Amino acid sequence: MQTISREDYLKAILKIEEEAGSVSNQSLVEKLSTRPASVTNMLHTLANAGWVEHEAYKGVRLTSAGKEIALSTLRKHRLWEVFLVEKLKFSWDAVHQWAEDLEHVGDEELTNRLDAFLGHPAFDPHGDPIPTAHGNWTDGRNLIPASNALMGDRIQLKGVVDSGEAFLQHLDRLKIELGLILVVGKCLDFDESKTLIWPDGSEESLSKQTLQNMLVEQLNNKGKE
Amino acid sequence: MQTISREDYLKAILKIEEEAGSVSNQSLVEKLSTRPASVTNMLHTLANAGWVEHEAYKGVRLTSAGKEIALSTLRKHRLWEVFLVEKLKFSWDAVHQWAEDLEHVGDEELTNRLDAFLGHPAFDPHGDPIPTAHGNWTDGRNLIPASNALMGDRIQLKGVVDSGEAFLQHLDRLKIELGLILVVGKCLDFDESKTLIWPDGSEESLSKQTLQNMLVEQLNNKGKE
DNA sequence: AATATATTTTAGCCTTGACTAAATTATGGT
DNA sequence: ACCATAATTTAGTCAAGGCTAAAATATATT
Repeated sequence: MQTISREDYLKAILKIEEEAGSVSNQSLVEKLSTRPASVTNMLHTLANAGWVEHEAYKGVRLTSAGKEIALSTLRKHRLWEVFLVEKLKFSWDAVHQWAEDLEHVGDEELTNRLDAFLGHPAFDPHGDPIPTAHGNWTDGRNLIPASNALMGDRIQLKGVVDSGEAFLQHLDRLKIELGLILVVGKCLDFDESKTLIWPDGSEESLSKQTLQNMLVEQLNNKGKE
Repeated sequence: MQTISREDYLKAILKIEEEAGSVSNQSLVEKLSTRPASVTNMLHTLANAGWVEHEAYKGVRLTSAGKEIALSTLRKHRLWEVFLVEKLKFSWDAVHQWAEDLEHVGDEELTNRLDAFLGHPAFDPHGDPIPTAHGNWTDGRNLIPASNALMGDRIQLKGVVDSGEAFLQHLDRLKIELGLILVVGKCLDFDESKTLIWPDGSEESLSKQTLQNMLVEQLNNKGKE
């Protein structure tokens, strides 16, 4: 039985609130790969602790106490991911599981020392913003999916929507990493894939699916929508 | 209920085997601050897994598989302690509890990367030797308790017998840390305390208890027994 | 050798988080 | 409004690791 902690649930609820607005039991089942009854059980526990408000059959919402714990856990998770990549030289597709364990270690002081040691990073290895010690995590950037970029745009990869191992390894195989600057070439209408031009002038065609998962910054206005 | 893992039990058995030769149920109760029935329970679990040999009412011994796990856990624990002190700047009396949690995170690869990142340290912040990746931990040093040093000896603190918070903080208050070189002055017979001379020439008298817990290297032979 | 004391084990129960199966409540199509 | 389907909750279990109280075994003293 691989057990999912209260913090993991709070983190998942936070993410689903951001992504979808409302949090169904089902959405937690999917995000945490568990069973409906387990979710209901845990929601009772969390509601009991005052971390969520839960009305039967209606869904769940974080209280401010719950949100604080969720953000703090997310902060720890992302700081440890930075540690694993920057200091221990793991690749960005290998760090999630260990960070999942490390996030449960230590208190605020340890987290703050880790933060200082890492130089107060603002983003984790997948480009996700790291909440500050006081729960701020408004991401000042204005990223768009690469699928929205238009022909002629210069774009720089700043994040990914899907940070699962499979997708990250797909990017690795394409030699795509955070910071890479590309130019949008031809857009092939029928399947919405695009030709991208590498810094060395070579070209590659990426599928719509891949483009939707790449969060980029537009470096010029040529193709602004 | 703060739960003690199978690895914690194996580590404790290893340490007691070293210190006392044989491992009684009672010795585990004391080392792990738990209850006799919990120990018996866990010994069944460990024997079942093939990590110890346990005969009712007779005591327990690590198998080679058990010893391997114990050493690997000890290695992780001590490497994380080095990380916490060297990189996150915790004091040596504050790291034990977090290392206790961190040692359960990660696999051999993570441990080896951590080891490399830390520069393959041979000793932890308390002077205890760190087992190598292949389970070697024969401590080449020849340390003696400071209580055995004689008048005129130059001694250097290289380890502690008791690495509990209270004792370490006691040393902190005396401004005693690993590496400090002292000279043994007068030995006060009736309670076996000794006067020690600091590098700056000042003197301080330490109790027998404190001296027994300080593991030192003799830097000359003046007082060799 | 017999009894007193200390140690260890057994028996039975608790807690957390998980699971399956069955019952309940919502929702969508007609 | 009614029925089919989907989502959620309830009820009943399980596995780890912990606990207390009582029974069993060892050890020590006379």
